[in-house]
Amino acid sequence: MLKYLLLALLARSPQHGYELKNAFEELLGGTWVLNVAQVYNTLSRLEDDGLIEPTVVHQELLPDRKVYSLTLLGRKELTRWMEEPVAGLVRLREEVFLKVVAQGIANPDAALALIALQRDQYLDATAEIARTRAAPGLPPATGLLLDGLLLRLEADLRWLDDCEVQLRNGGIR
Amino acid sequence: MLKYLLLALLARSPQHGYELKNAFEELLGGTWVLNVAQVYNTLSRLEDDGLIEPTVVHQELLPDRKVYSLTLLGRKELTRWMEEPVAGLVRLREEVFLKVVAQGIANPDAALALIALQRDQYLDATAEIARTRAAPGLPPATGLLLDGLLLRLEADLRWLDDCEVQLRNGGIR
DNA sequence: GACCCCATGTAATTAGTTACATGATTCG
DNA sequence: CGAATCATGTAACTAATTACATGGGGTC
Repeated sequence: MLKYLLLALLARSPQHGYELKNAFEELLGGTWVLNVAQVYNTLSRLEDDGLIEPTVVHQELLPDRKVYSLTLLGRKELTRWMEEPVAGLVRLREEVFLKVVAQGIANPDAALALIALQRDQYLDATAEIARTRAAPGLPPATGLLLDGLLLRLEADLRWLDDCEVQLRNGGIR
Repeated sequence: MLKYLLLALLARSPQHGYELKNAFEELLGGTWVLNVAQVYNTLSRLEDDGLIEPTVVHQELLPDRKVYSLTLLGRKELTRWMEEPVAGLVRLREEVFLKVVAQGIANPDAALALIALQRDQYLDATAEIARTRAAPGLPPATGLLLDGLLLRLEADLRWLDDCEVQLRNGGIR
Protein backbone atom coordinates (compact mmCIF):
# COMPACT_ATOMS: atom_id res chain seq x y z
CA MET A 1 0.00 0.00 0.00
CA LEU A 2 2.97 2.18 0.74
CA LYS A 3 3.74 1.68 -2.89
CA TYR A 4 0.60 3.47 -4.02
CA LEU A 5 1.05 6.30 -1.59
CA LEU A 6 4.52 6.90 -2.93
CA LEU A 7 3.14 6.86 -6.44
CA ALA A 8 0.51 9.41 -5.40
CA LEU A 9 3.15 11.66 -3.90
CA LEU A 10 5.31 11.39 -6.99
CA ALA A 11 2.30 12.25 -9.13
CA ARG A 12 2.09 15.59 -7.32
CA SER A 13 5.74 16.30 -7.93
CA PRO A 14 8.87 14.28 -8.69
CA GLN A 15 10.98 13.77 -5.61
CA HIS A 16 13.91 11.82 -4.31
CA GLY A 17 13.76 9.20 -1.58
CA TYR A 18 14.69 11.26 1.40
CA GLU A 19 12.27 13.99 0.45
CA LEU A 20 9.50 11.44 -0.08
CA LYS A 21 9.92 10.06 3.38
CA ASN A 22 9.22 13.47 4.85
CA ALA A 23 6.34 14.22 2.51
CA PHE A 24 4.82 10.87 3.39
CA GLU A 25 5.02 11.37 7.11
CA GLU A 26 3.68 14.88 6.86
CA LEU A 27 0.71 13.73 4.80
CA LEU A 28 -0.08 11.00 7.31
CA GLY A 29 0.33 13.35 10.25
CA GLY A 30 2.89 11.04 11.81
CA THR A 31 0.48 8.12 12.08
CA TRP A 32 2.73 5.96 9.95
CA VAL A 33 6.37 6.41 10.73
CA LEU A 34 8.73 5.13 8.09
CA ASN A 35 12.21 3.80 8.33
CA VAL A 36 13.96 5.56 5.43
CA ALA A 37 15.18 2.24 4.16
CA GLN A 38 11.59 1.28 3.49
CA VAL A 39 11.29 4.12 1.03
CA TYR A 40 14.43 3.14 -0.83
CA ASN A 41 13.38 -0.49 -0.88
CA THR A 42 9.95 0.33 -2.21
CA LEU A 43 11.30 2.76 -4.76
CA SER A 44 13.70 0.24 -6.19
CA ARG A 45 10.88 -2.28 -6.47
CA LEU A 46 8.76 0.30 -8.25
CA GLU A 47 11.62 1.05 -10.59
CA ASP A 48 12.09 -2.65 -11.33
CA ASP A 49 8.41 -2.83 -12.21
CA GLY A 50 8.75 0.13 -14.54
CA LEU A 51 6.32 2.34 -12.65
CA ILE A 52 8.79 5.11 -11.92
CA GLU A 53 12.07 6.34 -13.42
CA PRO A 54 14.94 8.22 -11.82
CA THR A 55 16.87 11.25 -12.92
CA VAL A 56 20.18 11.61 -11.17
CA VAL A 57 20.81 15.12 -9.94
CA HIS A 58 24.39 15.82 -9.10
CA GLN A 59 25.20 17.82 -5.98
CA GLU A 60 28.55 19.31 -5.09
CA LEU A 61 28.70 18.75 -1.38
CA LEU A 62 25.96 16.28 -0.53
CA PRO A 63 25.46 12.87 -2.15
CA ASP A 64 23.77 12.84 -5.55
CA ARG A 65 20.03 12.62 -5.48
CA LYS A 66 17.85 10.35 -7.57
CA VAL A 67 14.69 12.24 -8.40
CA TYR A 68 11.92 9.87 -9.38
CA SER A 69 8.94 10.57 -11.56
CA LEU A 70 6.06 8.41 -12.75
CA THR A 71 6.24 6.57 -16.02
CA LEU A 72 3.13 6.25 -18.15
CA LEU A 73 2.66 2.78 -16.73
CA GLY A 74 3.00 4.14 -13.22
CA ARG A 75 0.40 6.79 -13.80
CA LYS A 76 -1.96 4.18 -15.18
CA GLU A 77 -1.42 1.86 -12.23
CA LEU A 78 -1.98 4.65 -9.74
CA THR A 79 -5.20 5.72 -11.45
CA ARG A 80 -6.43 2.15 -11.51
CA TRP A 81 -5.82 1.83 -7.79
CA MET A 82 -7.44 5.12 -6.90
CA GLU A 83 -10.58 4.52 -8.95
CA GLU A 84 -11.32 1.07 -7.65
CA PRO A 85 -13.21 0.94 -4.34
CA VAL A 86 -11.91 -1.44 -1.73
CA ALA A 87 -13.96 -4.52 -2.40
CA GLY A 88 -15.20 -7.50 -0.50
CA LEU A 89 -15.85 -8.03 3.13
CA VAL A 90 -14.25 -5.69 5.53
CA ARG A 91 -11.66 -7.74 7.27
CA LEU A 92 -10.95 -8.07 10.85
CA ARG A 93 -7.23 -8.06 11.21
CA GLU A 94 -7.09 -5.65 14.09
CA GLU A 95 -4.86 -6.89 16.84
CA VAL A 96 -6.84 -5.29 19.65
CA PHE A 97 -10.05 -7.02 18.71
CA LEU A 98 -8.46 -10.41 18.49
CA LYS A 99 -6.46 -9.99 21.65
CA VAL A 100 -9.39 -8.93 23.78
CA VAL A 101 -11.53 -11.76 22.48
CA ALA A 102 -8.78 -14.34 22.88
CA GLN A 103 -8.20 -13.24 26.45
CA GLY A 104 -11.95 -13.06 27.03
CA ILE A 105 -12.24 -16.72 26.19
CA ALA A 106 -9.12 -17.81 28.03
CA ASN A 107 -9.29 -15.71 31.16
CA PRO A 108 -12.15 -13.24 31.70
CA ASP A 109 -10.52 -11.50 34.65
CA ALA A 110 -7.34 -10.87 32.74
CA ALA A 111 -9.47 -9.63 29.87
CA LEU A 112 -11.02 -6.97 32.08
CA ALA A 113 -7.55 -5.82 33.08
CA LEU A 114 -6.49 -5.75 29.44
CA ILE A 115 -9.53 -3.68 28.51
CA ALA A 116 -8.69 -1.13 31.19
CA LEU A 117 -5.12 -0.79 29.93
CA GLN A 118 -6.26 -0.63 26.35
CA ARG A 119 -8.77 2.08 27.13
CA ASP A 120 -6.01 4.18 28.65
CA GLN A 121 -3.89 3.68 25.56
CA TYR A 122 -6.75 4.74 23.35
CA LEU A 123 -7.51 7.82 25.41
CA ASP A 124 -3.87 8.85 25.26
CA ALA A 125 -3.85 8.24 21.52
CA THR A 126 -7.04 10.26 21.09
CA ALA A 127 -5.55 13.18 22.98
CA GLU A 128 -2.36 13.06 20.97
CA ILE A 129 -4.13 12.88 17.65
CA ALA A 130 -6.45 15.72 18.65
CA ARG A 131 -3.36 17.76 19.44
CA THR A 132 -1.83 17.05 16.04
CA ARG A 133 -5.18 17.78 14.43
CA ALA A 134 -5.23 21.24 15.99
CA ALA A 135 -1.72 22.16 14.85
CA PRO A 136 -1.56 25.25 12.63
CA GLY A 137 -0.69 24.77 8.98
CA LEU A 138 -1.90 21.18 8.87
CA PRO A 139 -2.65 20.11 5.29
CA PRO A 140 -6.40 19.57 4.86
CA ALA A 141 -5.85 16.03 3.59
CA THR A 142 -4.00 15.21 6.78
CA GLY A 143 -6.80 16.71 8.81
CA LEU A 144 -9.24 14.42 7.10
CA LEU A 145 -7.12 11.37 7.78
CA LEU A 146 -6.83 12.26 11.42
CA ASP A 147 -10.58 12.75 11.61
CA GLY A 148 -10.99 9.25 10.28
CA LEU A 149 -8.70 7.93 12.95
CA LEU A 150 -10.53 9.79 15.69
CA LEU A 151 -13.87 8.40 14.56
CA ARG A 152 -12.41 4.92 14.65
CA LEU A 153 -10.93 5.44 18.08
CA GLU A 154 -14.32 6.51 19.36
CA ALA A 155 -15.87 3.41 17.82
CA ASP A 156 -13.22 1.16 19.34
CA LEU A 157 -13.65 2.76 22.76
CA ARG A 158 -17.35 2.09 22.60
CA TRP A 159 -16.55 -1.49 21.64
CA LEU A 160 -14.32 -1.89 24.67
CA ASP A 161 -17.25 -0.77 26.81
CA ASP A 162 -19.45 -3.39 25.17
CA CYS A 163 -16.86 -6.05 25.83
CA GLU A 164 -16.63 -5.09 29.47
CA VAL A 165 -20.39 -5.28 29.91
CA GLN A 166 -20.57 -8.69 28.31
CA LEU A 167 -17.65 -10.02 30.27
CA ARG A 168 -19.34 -9.00 33.50
CA ASN A 169 -22.62 -10.55 32.38
CA GLY A 170 -21.52 -14.15 32.29
CA GLY A 171 -18.60 -13.96 29.93
CA ILE A 172 -17.90 -14.57 26.29
CA ARG A 173 -17.57 -18.29 26.09
CA MET B 1 -1.06 -12.29 14.31
CA LEU B 2 -2.59 -15.40 12.84
CA LYS B 3 0.04 -17.18 14.86
CA TYR B 4 -1.43 -16.01 18.17
CA LEU B 5 -4.97 -16.80 17.16
CA LEU B 6 -3.93 -20.33 16.32
CA LEU B 7 -2.20 -20.60 19.68
CA ALA B 8 -5.37 -19.36 21.38
CA LEU B 9 -7.46 -21.95 19.57
CA LEU B 10 -5.02 -24.70 20.45
CA ALA B 11 -5.13 -23.59 24.08
CA ARG B 12 -8.85 -24.34 24.10
CA SER B 13 -8.29 -27.79 22.65
CA PRO B 14 -5.60 -29.58 20.65
CA GLN B 15 -6.49 -29.77 16.99
CA HIS B 16 -5.06 -30.61 13.62
CA GLY B 17 -4.56 -28.16 10.78
CA TYR B 18 -7.69 -28.72 8.81
CA GLU B 19 -9.84 -28.53 11.90
CA LEU B 20 -8.09 -25.33 13.00
CA LYS B 21 -8.88 -23.65 9.74
CA ASN B 22 -12.58 -24.20 10.32
CA ALA B 23 -12.45 -23.23 13.98
CA PHE B 24 -10.63 -20.06 13.02
CA GLU B 25 -13.11 -19.01 10.40
CA GLU B 26 -16.03 -19.80 12.66
CA LEU B 27 -14.58 -17.70 15.47
CA LEU B 28 -14.04 -14.78 13.11
CA GLY B 29 -17.48 -15.13 11.62
CA GLY B 30 -16.03 -15.42 8.14
CA THR B 31 -14.38 -12.00 8.29
CA TRP B 32 -10.96 -13.51 7.72
CA VAL B 33 -10.97 -16.27 5.19
CA LEU B 34 -7.94 -18.49 5.26
CA ASN B 35 -6.26 -20.46 2.57
CA VAL B 36 -5.61 -23.81 4.28
CA ALA B 37 -2.00 -23.64 3.26
CA GLN B 38 -1.63 -20.62 5.53
CA VAL B 39 -2.53 -22.73 8.49
CA TYR B 40 -0.03 -25.42 7.66
CA ASN B 41 2.68 -22.86 7.00
CA THR B 42 2.05 -21.11 10.26
CA LEU B 43 1.84 -24.34 12.20
CA SER B 44 5.18 -25.54 10.94
CA ARG B 45 6.78 -22.23 11.95
CA LEU B 46 5.23 -22.53 15.37
CA GLU B 47 6.57 -26.05 15.65
CA ASP B 48 10.03 -24.90 14.57
CA ASP B 49 9.89 -22.27 17.30
CA GLY B 50 8.94 -24.89 19.87
CA LEU B 51 5.60 -23.31 20.69
CA ILE B 52 3.51 -26.31 19.71
CA GLU B 53 4.06 -30.04 19.33
CA PRO B 54 2.29 -32.59 17.16
CA THR B 55 0.89 -36.01 17.89
CA VAL B 56 0.32 -38.09 14.81
CA VAL B 57 -3.04 -39.81 14.81
CA HIS B 58 -3.34 -42.63 12.37
CA GLN B 59 -6.54 -43.02 10.39
CA GLU B 60 -7.54 -46.03 8.34
CA LEU B 61 -9.17 -44.44 5.35
CA LEU B 62 -8.26 -40.78 5.45
CA PRO B 63 -4.72 -39.35 5.67
CA ASP B 64 -3.09 -39.31 9.08
CA ARG B 65 -3.73 -36.22 11.16
CA LYS B 66 -1.22 -34.24 13.12
CA VAL B 67 -2.90 -33.02 16.26
CA TYR B 68 -1.06 -30.08 17.75
CA SER B 69 -1.02 -28.93 21.34
CA LEU B 70 0.75 -26.09 23.11
CA THR B 71 4.10 -26.61 24.73
CA LEU B 72 4.91 -24.84 27.97
CA LEU B 73 6.76 -22.24 25.97
CA GLY B 74 3.78 -21.81 23.69
CA ARG B 75 1.45 -21.26 26.59
CA LYS B 76 3.80 -18.68 28.02
CA GLU B 77 4.11 -16.84 24.73
CA LEU B 78 0.35 -16.78 24.26
CA THR B 79 -0.20 -15.42 27.76
CA ARG B 80 2.41 -12.76 27.22
CA TRP B 81 0.69 -11.63 24.04
CA MET B 82 -2.78 -11.61 25.55
CA GLU B 83 -1.78 -9.63 28.62
CA GLU B 84 0.06 -6.87 26.84
CA PRO B 85 -2.14 -4.05 25.49
CA VAL B 86 -1.48 -2.92 21.94
CA ALA B 87 0.92 -0.05 22.45
CA GLY B 88 2.00 3.03 20.65
CA LEU B 89 0.22 5.27 18.23
CA VAL B 90 -2.74 3.89 16.44
CA ARG B 91 -1.65 3.53 12.91
CA LEU B 92 -3.36 4.46 9.78
CA ARG B 93 -2.81 1.66 7.39
CA GLU B 94 -6.35 1.42 6.14
CA GLU B 95 -6.51 1.26 2.39
CA VAL B 96 -9.81 3.09 2.10
CA PHE B 97 -8.59 6.14 3.97
CA LEU B 98 -5.48 6.44 1.91
CA LYS B 99 -7.22 5.81 -1.36
CA VAL B 100 -9.90 8.43 -0.82
CA VAL B 101 -7.37 11.00 0.27
CA ALA B 102 -5.01 10.22 -2.59
CA GLN B 103 -7.81 10.55 -5.09
CA GLY B 104 -9.10 13.66 -3.30
CA ILE B 105 -5.78 15.35 -3.92
CA ALA B 106 -5.33 14.09 -7.46
CA ASN B 107 -8.83 14.37 -8.81
CA PRO B 108 -11.69 15.62 -6.61
CA ASP B 109 -14.43 14.60 -9.02
CA ALA B 110 -13.14 11.07 -9.23
CA ALA B 111 -12.89 11.08 -5.45
CA LEU B 112 -16.60 11.84 -5.15
CA ALA B 113 -17.35 8.93 -7.45
CA LEU B 114 -15.08 6.70 -5.40
CA ILE B 115 -16.81 7.74 -2.19
CA ALA B 116 -20.18 6.85 -3.64
CA LEU B 117 -18.96 3.39 -4.66
CA GLN B 118 -17.26 2.87 -1.35
CA ARG B 119 -20.38 3.82 0.56
CA ASP B 120 -22.34 1.20 -1.34
CA GLN B 121 -19.70 -1.37 -0.52
CA TYR B 122 -19.85 -0.47 3.14
CA LEU B 123 -23.62 -0.58 3.23
CA ASP B 124 -23.58 -4.02 1.63
CA ALA B 125 -20.93 -5.14 4.08
CA THR B 126 -22.93 -3.78 7.00
CA ALA B 127 -26.02 -5.67 5.86
CA GLU B 128 -24.08 -8.87 5.41
CA ILE B 129 -22.39 -8.65 8.77
CA ALA B 130 -25.69 -7.83 10.45
CA ARG B 131 -27.10 -10.96 8.86
CA THR B 132 -24.24 -13.10 10.14
CA ARG B 133 -24.60 -11.43 13.51
CA ALA B 134 -28.23 -12.51 13.74
CA ALA B 135 -27.57 -16.12 12.84
CA PRO B 136 -28.66 -18.62 15.48
CA GLY B 137 -25.98 -20.45 17.41
CA LEU B 138 -23.36 -17.79 16.86
CA PRO B 139 -20.60 -18.03 19.49
CA PRO B 140 -20.72 -14.99 21.79
CA ALA B 141 -17.09 -14.15 21.06
CA THR B 142 -17.88 -14.00 17.37
CA GLY B 143 -20.83 -11.76 18.10
CA LEU B 144 -18.55 -9.37 19.91
CA LEU B 145 -16.10 -9.29 17.04
CA LEU B 146 -18.86 -8.57 14.57
CA ASP B 147 -20.14 -5.79 16.81
CA GLY B 148 -16.71 -4.26 16.69
CA LEU B 149 -16.71 -4.41 12.95
CA LEU B 150 -20.16 -2.85 12.74
CA LEU B 151 -19.11 0.03 14.96
CA ARG B 152 -16.13 0.63 12.73
CA LEU B 153 -18.21 0.49 9.60
CA GLU B 154 -20.51 3.13 11.06
CA ALA B 155 -17.52 5.29 11.89
CA ASP B 156 -16.07 4.87 8.42
CA LEU B 157 -19.40 5.71 6.80
CA ARG B 158 -19.56 8.89 8.80
CA TRP B 159 -16.02 9.64 7.68
CA LEU B 160 -16.99 9.21 4.04
CA ASP B 161 -19.73 11.78 4.61
CA ASP B 162 -17.18 14.19 6.07
CA CYS B 163 -14.93 13.68 3.08
CA GLU B 164 -17.74 14.38 0.69
CA VAL B 165 -18.64 17.60 2.45
CA GLN B 166 -15.07 18.80 2.43
CA LEU B 167 -14.54 17.89 -1.19
CA ARG B 168 -17.59 19.93 -2.17
CA ASN B 169 -16.40 22.86 -0.06
CA GLY B 170 -13.29 23.70 -2.00
CA GLY B 171 -11.46 20.41 -1.90
CA ILE B 172 -8.74 18.81 0.11
CA ARG B 173 -5.62 20.31 -1.35
C1' DG C 1 -18.16 -37.52 -14.26
C1' DA C 2 -17.75 -33.30 -11.74
C1' DC C 3 -17.40 -31.26 -7.51
C1' DC C 4 -16.89 -30.75 -2.65
C1' DC C 5 -15.02 -32.50 1.75
C1' DC C 6 -11.16 -34.47 4.13
C1' DA C 7 -6.09 -33.99 4.95
C1' DT C 8 -1.35 -32.60 4.24
C1' DG C 9 2.39 -30.35 2.59
C1' DT C 10 6.33 -27.35 -0.36
C1' DA C 11 7.55 -23.34 -2.89
C1' DA C 12 7.10 -18.75 -4.26
C1' DT C 13 5.53 -14.10 -4.02
C1' DT C 14 4.44 -9.71 -1.90
C1' DA C 15 4.88 -6.20 1.82
C1' DG C 16 6.35 -4.25 5.69
C1' DT C 17 10.11 -3.73 8.87
C1' DT C 18 14.91 -3.80 10.83
C1' DA C 19 19.74 -4.05 10.79
C1' DC C 20 23.79 -2.67 8.85
C1' DA C 21 27.02 0.32 6.16
C1' DT C 22 28.71 4.93 4.51
C1' DG C 23 29.77 9.72 4.73
C1' DA C 24 29.29 14.94 4.53
C1' DT C 25 27.15 19.29 6.76
C1' DT C 26 25.17 22.06 10.32
C1' DC C 27 23.88 23.62 14.82
C1' DG C 28 24.26 24.04 19.71
C1' DC D 1 32.38 17.33 20.48
C1' DG D 2 28.02 15.22 19.77
C1' DA D 3 23.63 15.11 17.71
C1' DA D 4 20.58 15.98 14.04
C1' DT D 5 19.89 16.48 9.11
C1' DC D 6 21.01 15.23 4.47
C1' DA D 7 21.41 11.27 1.26
C1' DT D 8 21.74 6.51 -0.42
C1' DG D 9 21.80 1.85 -0.49
C1' DT D 10 22.05 -3.81 0.57
C1' DA D 11 20.64 -7.72 3.17
C1' DA D 12 17.80 -10.09 6.05
C1' DC D 13 13.65 -11.19 8.52
C1' DT D 14 8.61 -11.73 9.34
C1' DA D 15 3.93 -12.40 7.91
C1' DA D 16 0.30 -12.94 4.86
C1' DT D 17 -1.11 -14.83 0.65
C1' DT D 18 -1.09 -17.82 -3.60
C1' DA D 19 0.19 -21.47 -6.52
C1' DC D 20 1.10 -26.03 -6.99
C1' DA D 21 1.00 -31.06 -5.83
C1' DT D 22 -1.26 -35.31 -3.98
C1' DG D 23 -4.96 -38.47 -3.06
C1' DG D 24 -9.14 -40.98 -1.00
C1' DG D 25 -14.23 -40.59 0.04
C1' DG D 26 -18.98 -39.01 -0.60
C1' DT D 27 -22.77 -36.72 -3.21
C1' DC D 28 -25.53 -35.03 -7.16
